[in-house]
Amino acid sequence: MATRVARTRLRLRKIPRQQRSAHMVETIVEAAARILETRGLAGFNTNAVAERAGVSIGSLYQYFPSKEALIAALSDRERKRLVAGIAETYRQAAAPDLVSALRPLVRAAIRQQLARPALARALDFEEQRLVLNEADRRTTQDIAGVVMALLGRHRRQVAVHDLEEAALDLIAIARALIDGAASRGHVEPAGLESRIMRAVLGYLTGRANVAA
Amino acid sequence: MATRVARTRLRLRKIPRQQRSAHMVETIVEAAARILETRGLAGFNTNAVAERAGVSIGSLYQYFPSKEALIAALSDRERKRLVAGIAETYRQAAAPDLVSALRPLVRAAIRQQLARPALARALDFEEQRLVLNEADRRTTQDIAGVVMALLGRHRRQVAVHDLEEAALDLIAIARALIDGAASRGHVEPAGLESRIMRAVLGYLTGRANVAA
DNA sequence: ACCTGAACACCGTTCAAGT
DNA sequence: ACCTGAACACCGTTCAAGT
Repeated sequence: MATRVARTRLRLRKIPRQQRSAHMVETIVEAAARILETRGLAGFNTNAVAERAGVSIGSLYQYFPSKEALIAALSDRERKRLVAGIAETYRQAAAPDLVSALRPLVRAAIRQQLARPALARALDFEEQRLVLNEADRRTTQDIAGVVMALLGRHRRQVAVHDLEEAALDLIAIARALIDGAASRGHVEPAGLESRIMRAVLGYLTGRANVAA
Repeated sequence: MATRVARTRLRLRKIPRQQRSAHMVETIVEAAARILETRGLAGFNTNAVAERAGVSIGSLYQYFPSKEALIAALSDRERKRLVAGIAETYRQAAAPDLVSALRPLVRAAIRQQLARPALARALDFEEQRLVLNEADRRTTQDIAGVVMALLGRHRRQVAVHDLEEAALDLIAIARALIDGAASRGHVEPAGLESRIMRAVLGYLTGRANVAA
């Protein structure tokens, strides 16, 4: 039942050592981003990416062992930006209380996602299909780590026990609402931020009323 | 930027009139469900579905104009079950207050999604890729309609203005948390229900704290 | 009318030949 | 060493031939 994915199918075939080849990898990844944004997933094919990047299809496969590896690399790049933004935001925030600690993170996530919305949405779907590779999983864990640290710091204000589960759930909520807003074309960051904050705070502090 | 999808590419090519052909369509759709569940999206191809259903590939295409139409039909079937379950639950609920009105809906959604979890998750992704066809969109609107009715009835207890936006957001939250739990293999309905309820109630009743 | 499956087109991927 | 692109394999889809 588990979808098996050979690790190597998603990694770079070799690490580019020279500046020229590093640049080539970057060019291919950015070409992939452009194709994904302009033609969507249906129009995304390796030959188109190679052509857009101005390299032969063979050269593309010299670095990327599969189409999925190409998407994984693109996904890595975008997620690294997200993690960097969130970690940096967290470091800078004074964070006197839970609400003001969470809000900047929500904002950072919204900003990142809406910078290139079509790309972000397409990647969110694709990533789940790929049964994320190690690096992607690590990145999600990195973000979850920041959120867990934040929750730990404000532990007295939260009513949840499993901090990891909570962190993953909160990330899922934020992503779902951001993607939904983007897909409806209603992108009004302040309102979106408020809706995410309410759901997140409800999750963290609400009374469960578990009994039926 | 908008992905154009010809309506006809997602609909049945013709409505089966005889019992035999209706049965054939049903057999094909169930074969599609089985293939999707057992081999995943990567292993899902039309030839495999036709073979599993015991019909020729040509016969499959006599009813389904494309692979996407096949997924759309499967998606329709599952969503109709979901809508029926939710509408029925709503009709039966006494609903003295917001919390006890929402809880049965959350339960119905969890039950449906976890009945065939691999299928439900695969469909959630695919549906978004397809830029949902009319029927799918209508189905989502149907569920949103039920949720909006519920919110309208308890309007005094909710702090949101845009009931449609709220309904769509709440559905997105529930789906994200259910899919996440299923993908992690942590499926413990009572806990999941509580987490969804807290997020949903926070969204509906929480103070926004909109000012930065 | 409906069914069949060989055949076509497209795209992911490889590899022999070239530099 | 690295690049090229023709060629192969797989799969979505069609359509001429059969019943």
